[in-house]
Amino acid sequence: MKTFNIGELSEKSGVASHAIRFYERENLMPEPARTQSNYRRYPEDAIARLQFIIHAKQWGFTLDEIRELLMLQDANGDRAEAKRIAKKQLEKIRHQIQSLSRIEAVLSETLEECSGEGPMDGCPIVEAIAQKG
Amino acid sequence: MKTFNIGELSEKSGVASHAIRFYERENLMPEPARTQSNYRRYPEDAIARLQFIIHAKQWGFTLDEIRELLMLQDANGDRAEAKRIAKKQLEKIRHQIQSLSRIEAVLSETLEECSGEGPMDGCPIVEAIAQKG
DNA sequence: GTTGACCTTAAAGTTCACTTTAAGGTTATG
DNA sequence: CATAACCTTAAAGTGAACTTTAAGGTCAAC
Repeated sequence: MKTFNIGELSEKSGVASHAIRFYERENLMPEPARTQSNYRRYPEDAIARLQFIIHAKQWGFTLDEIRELLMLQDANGDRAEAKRIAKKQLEKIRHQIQSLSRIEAVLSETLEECSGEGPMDGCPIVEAIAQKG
Repeated sequence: MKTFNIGELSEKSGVASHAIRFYERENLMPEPARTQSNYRRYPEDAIARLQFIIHAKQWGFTLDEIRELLMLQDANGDRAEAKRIAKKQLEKIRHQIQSLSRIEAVLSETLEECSGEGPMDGCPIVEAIAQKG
């Protein structure tokens, strides 16, 4: 079975060595085996675990939430828990989309109103921020 | 003309006194007049300026961007500049909506696939994070 | 005349997710 | 055998946008 130094793992996973050590301190990565000279030695599945972390981050999960998901996996815990976490995340994302969409609508409307010429005094953009909030 | 202490301004604007002093340090709020005892004394339009800041923040502008907008207003600068800043912000928001929508689609699909019952092993949510990224 | 609610400053703390620095020890290459 | 490229730790720094703390001075009410 192949094993890796932290630098090799970093290259294969796309996560900086320092970040890997950080994840270890934060209990997202398990403490790996050590060589005689105290170097960390990782098994192949450490790559998948780091990629899981990367992907979950891209999905907007915080490290706290990712840790929860990983701990569930490690303990082969209850699927209901994972669903609860993911559901909460989906709601968070939908909420964000809604408020961004509202802002998008008002902002694009305002931009159309503003000729982009003349002095700031009376500028529709500034007035929109001041009034419509 | 009415003037206010920082506490009164805080109440009227909904911005904490400490945050108001912070905005002063950060050049978002001008240095106000002082009483004999060195208390800050604000004119009425300080309320509107703070509300402008609050609203711009809700629209996703950073304090740096808000400072730029306020400086343009103070200098009665060029409307084209304000439009440029707002345009950049609109693009940022549209970009955010797009990537959140992509995540929303995959995450809601995944949630439908997951019964929410049984052990973590083989859970569609975990697999989706691990694979689809 | 003292209590309590205000105000002042500078500096340090918060959260998140790392990155950077300092001060070393180890291993691979020429 | 030197030197470069790895590895180790602990601690401090980053950035955004504040908040909290420390150590006071001031003002209104009873």
